Amino acid sequence: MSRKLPGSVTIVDVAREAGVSYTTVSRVLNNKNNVKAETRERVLMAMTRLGYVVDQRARSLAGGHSQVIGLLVHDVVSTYIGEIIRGIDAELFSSQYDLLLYTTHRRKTKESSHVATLTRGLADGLLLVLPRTPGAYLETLRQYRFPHVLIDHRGVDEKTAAVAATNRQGAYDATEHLIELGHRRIGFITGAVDQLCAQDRLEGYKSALIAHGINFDPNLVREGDFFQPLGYTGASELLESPDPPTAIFASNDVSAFGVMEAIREHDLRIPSDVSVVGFDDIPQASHVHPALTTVRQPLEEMGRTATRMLLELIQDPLRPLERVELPTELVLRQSCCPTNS
Amino acid sequence: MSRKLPGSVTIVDVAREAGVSYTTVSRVLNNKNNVKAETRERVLMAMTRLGYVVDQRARSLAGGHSQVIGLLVHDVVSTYIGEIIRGIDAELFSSQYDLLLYTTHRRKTKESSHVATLTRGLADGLLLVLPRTPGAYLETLRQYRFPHVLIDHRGVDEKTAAVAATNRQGAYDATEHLIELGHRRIGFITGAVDQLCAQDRLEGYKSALIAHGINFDPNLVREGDFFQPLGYTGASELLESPDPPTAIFASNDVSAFGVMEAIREHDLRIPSDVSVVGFDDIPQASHVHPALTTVRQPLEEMGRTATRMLLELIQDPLRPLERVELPTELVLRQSCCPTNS
DNA sequence: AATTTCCGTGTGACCGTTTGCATTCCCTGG
DNA sequence: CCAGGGAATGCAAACGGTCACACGGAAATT
Repeated sequence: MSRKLPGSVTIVDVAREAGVSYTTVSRVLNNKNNVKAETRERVLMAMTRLGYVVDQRARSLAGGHSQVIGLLVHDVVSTYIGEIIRGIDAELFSSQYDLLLYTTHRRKTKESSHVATLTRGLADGLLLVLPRTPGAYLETLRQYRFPHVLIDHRGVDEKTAAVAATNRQGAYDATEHLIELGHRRIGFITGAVDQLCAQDRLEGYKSALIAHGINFDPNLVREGDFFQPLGYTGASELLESPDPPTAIFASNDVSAFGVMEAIREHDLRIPSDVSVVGFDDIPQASHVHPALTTVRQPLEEMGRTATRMLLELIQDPLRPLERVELPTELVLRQSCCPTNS
Repeated sequence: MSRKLPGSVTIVDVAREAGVSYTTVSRVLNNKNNVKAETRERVLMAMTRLGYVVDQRARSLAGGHSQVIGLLVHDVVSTYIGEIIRGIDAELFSSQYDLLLYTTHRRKTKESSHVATLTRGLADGLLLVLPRTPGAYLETLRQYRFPHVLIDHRGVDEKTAAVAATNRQGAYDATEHLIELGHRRIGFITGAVDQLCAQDRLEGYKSALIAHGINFDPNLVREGDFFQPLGYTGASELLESPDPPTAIFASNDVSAFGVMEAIREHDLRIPSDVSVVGFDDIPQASHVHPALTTVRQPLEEMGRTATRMLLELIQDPLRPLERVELPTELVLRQSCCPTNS
């Protein structure tokens, strides 16, 4: 039982040690049925004795599946992605899959080349968190029926599995809440307009206004990009306008933080002077002061659901493609109050 | 040029298309020298025509290196890890390496089994963000000289490459700052005590006190775990004690948020009644109100540096092992002020 | 008792590359 | 004119597994 060099204990070595053929070792490895209990035991012993560890590459090359799923995101930095990854990870924990993380850094070329590599054996399935319009590679994925699930994207049509949140309804609920508190002039900071979820939220805002007989005033809308600075400048502009809003609804929490900053800088108080609502409910939303009323997006659950769907799809690539919308939830905190007018 | 089934265009197909042997295709693929320019061109053409993509598994199996580095972390959830990953990712972006993400969920068994799989061909190197005392697998990694770098861990001895921050000095600076503001009774919320960095921070706190002739009072120290709830309860206890502190130094930002909560709940004001200092400088530290004075830890830079070191180590596993300490920096914001006594 | 069935195991081909070595061809110099 | 040398290319053996198939022998069927 001389221990060999690092990582070079192969099934052949195990086979020799156990006095069987290497096929039998492979059988034991894969829990195949046709192995006598006693033999299996002997092989298992030999494996531990030699410190054998399976080589995933070889197994993948020969067996066809890699036990890896790929995750394609723009960027790791945002808490938003972090929460999703957390869900994915939680779901993957029990399964035998590993996670290969790819960031595109917002470059289309990177996206497709990564997709190409991944589909070429490196991964058995793909999770995509790319909120903008996906590139041509999506068509490729479909054609080859390579298992993949879109996260936080309504998908382009019926032919793609996708998990999203009820963005429109969430924005509707938040806006309605403000209206019920007596607000009539409600400012809105958009998200990055090339993202579908941003458009959905704007629509939810609009339709809530209309449903309550309030005219939609484009002057109350400022374009944002889901980041804090544009939330700040957008809110500043709104507050300095001739007829400023009494509440501002930002398309995500981070830009809502910018809004809060702007309000404070204008020597106004939250919520007594201006109410604020965000979207996402990232952890720090409950940490800021006053705690932010926001639309909770079940990010972790989205990650979990997408992963479950993907694993099922890997098992049976021909199963029908689902398109799930997880419900958002309005979380009431301290950043809103009735109008004092 | 009939397109074959998904992912089954191999170098053999390319070779046939280009009218050369598959060895030549491999040579082109690996930019070997001995290929006539014209032939290379022909092969390249054939590759694009057929939509060839290299199979990383096969390449790895035959060639010996996988172009993947593994990252082992406890958990993805914290911003802390996110920042580190961001640095890793940034550094990896230009190189040809992919990132395999493993979470241990704080289970030792998971750690070592993951390490085993990874070292078994799946990855060429390993990045470890496991602040507690590492397990036996570390010894294995060393023995086999498998390239690896510890992040945010001083390493056990001279035999391991590691990147950390000047935790002790950072805590010293923060404490000194409070002392210079006139504070004499400074509360301290520890981190998870089984983590070296937590111990270092406590030491920095202690030695700053001593250096300034202030007695270390164990009653002013409360055990935390780097999470918000224990920061909250720890601070509550301190505030309710007979001789409460005028400042509280928390071992990380997240628990500092808990401290801030507690202070507010006791109807005290930050910083006029109690000053607060955190550690890490995660993004939200500047978002909370009042913005948190904290010790900035260069997390992203730590990720970058570790990655650079790892890549060098992969190139030359015999190079001397470095142990880098990146400087922390005290970031002054609004959560501290001079004592009014 | 002969034939079939099935269980447990071994044999060999293959997965898609890399790589050492052999081969071919052309060019150069003696 | 021929040996020698290098450049360009091909062949075949790995890499470490999986899997279809073959095979021997014991149990079950006829």
